Amino acid sequence: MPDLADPRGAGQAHLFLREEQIRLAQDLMFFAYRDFTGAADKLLDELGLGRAHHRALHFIGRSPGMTVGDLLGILRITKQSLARVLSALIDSGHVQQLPGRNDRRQRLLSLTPAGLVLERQLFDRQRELLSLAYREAGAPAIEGFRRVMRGVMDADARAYLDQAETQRR
Amino acid sequence: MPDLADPRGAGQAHLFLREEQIRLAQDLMFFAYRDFTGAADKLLDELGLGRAHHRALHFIGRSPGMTVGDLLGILRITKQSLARVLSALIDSGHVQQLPGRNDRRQRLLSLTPAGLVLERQLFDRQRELLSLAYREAGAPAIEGFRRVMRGVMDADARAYLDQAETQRR
DNA sequence: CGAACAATGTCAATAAGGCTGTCCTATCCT
DNA sequence: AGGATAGGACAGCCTTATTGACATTGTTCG
Repeated sequence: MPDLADPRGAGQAHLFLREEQIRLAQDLMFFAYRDFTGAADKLLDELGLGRAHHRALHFIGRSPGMTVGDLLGILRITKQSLARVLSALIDSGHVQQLPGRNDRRQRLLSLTPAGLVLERQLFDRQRELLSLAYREAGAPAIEGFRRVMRGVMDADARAYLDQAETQRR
Repeated sequence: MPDLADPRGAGQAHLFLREEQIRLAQDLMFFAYRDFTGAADKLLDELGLGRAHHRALHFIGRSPGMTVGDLLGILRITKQSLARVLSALIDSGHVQQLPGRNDRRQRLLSLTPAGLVLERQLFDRQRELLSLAYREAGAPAIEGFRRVMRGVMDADARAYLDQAETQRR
C-alpha cells in the first residue's frame, strides 16, 4: 500500500526500496568493518603494530609457506608497503622466511612460534565478537552472510578462498 | 563422522569447525570491504578525493541536517581529522553548513546539489556491485547478511541505524 | 652459454588520513 | 557572571599507502 505521506510517486516505490536496501548495506559495511577490525586494535597498539601487520599475520598464518608475491596479490598493496610491514614482523620475530625448495628466489613466509601466539591473541579478540554475532544470527543467517560477502568480492578473491579451502584438506 | 586423515583429535573437530568458520569470516570481511570500497575509488581519485571524503558524503547525505558532533560520533575520528575532510568538501562545494535553529553554535551539515550528484555517482558504483551480489545470493541470504553485520557492530551503531531508519519515515 | 625474464629487496620522495595537544570563539544554560 | 558545550584553528607527529628507479639473485629458454 503506498504511503500517502511519501513524496515519491507510487511508481518509484520499488526502486526506492532497492536503493534504501543498498544504502543500508553501505552503512553495514562501514560499521561492521570498523568494529570488527577495532576489536584487535587495542592489542596491536600495545605492541606498536598496526592493522597492516595484523593482515599480514592473518594471511601468512592462514597459508604458511606462501610467497611474498602471493601475499602482495592478496593484500593488493605495493611491494614497498608490504616490505616495511614484513621486515618489522621479521625483526620482531613473528615471521620467518625460508628459501623456496623449487624456486630459490622465493622467500616462503610462515609464522614463528611467537607469531602463532600473537596471531591467536588477535584472533581471539575478533572471535569473541563474531561468535556472539553468529550465535544471535543463527546458522542460516551465517550462510547468507557468507554468500553476500562472496558476491561482493572480485573473482580473484573468490578463487583464492576456494583454493585455500581445498588446500587445507 | 570423524575424518581419519585429520591430524586433530576427534574431540577437537567441533572446535576446529568453529575456528575455521571464524577465520573464514575474517577473510570475507577483508576481501568484501576491500572490493566494496574499491568500487568507488577510481572516481574519487579523479576528483582528488579519498575514502574519508566518501564516508562523510555518505553519512551527510543519509541524514541531512546532522551536526558536526553527530558525524564525529559516527566516524569515530578526531575533530581535527574530520575538519580536514569537511573543509575540503565545503571548499569544493559539495557540502554546506547552516547555523542550527535552536542552537546557533551548531553547524548543520547537508549536501549541496553538486554534492548530491557526486554522492549519487559514488553510490551507483557500489550499487552495481552490490546489486549483483544480492541477486546471486537471494533474499533470505540478504537478511542473514544484515543480521550478522548488525551483530558485529557495537550497540551505538545499531542504535544509530534504528534511529536513522525511524527518522526516514 | 647467454639473454631475457621473474621474485624479491632497497632507496628516495610524496600523499592521505589518522593522531595529540593547545588555544580560541561563540553560544547556551544556570 | 560563570561554567559548559559546539565548533574551528594551529602545530607537529605517525602509519600506511603511493610511484619510480635500480640491484640482486635465480630460473628458463633459444
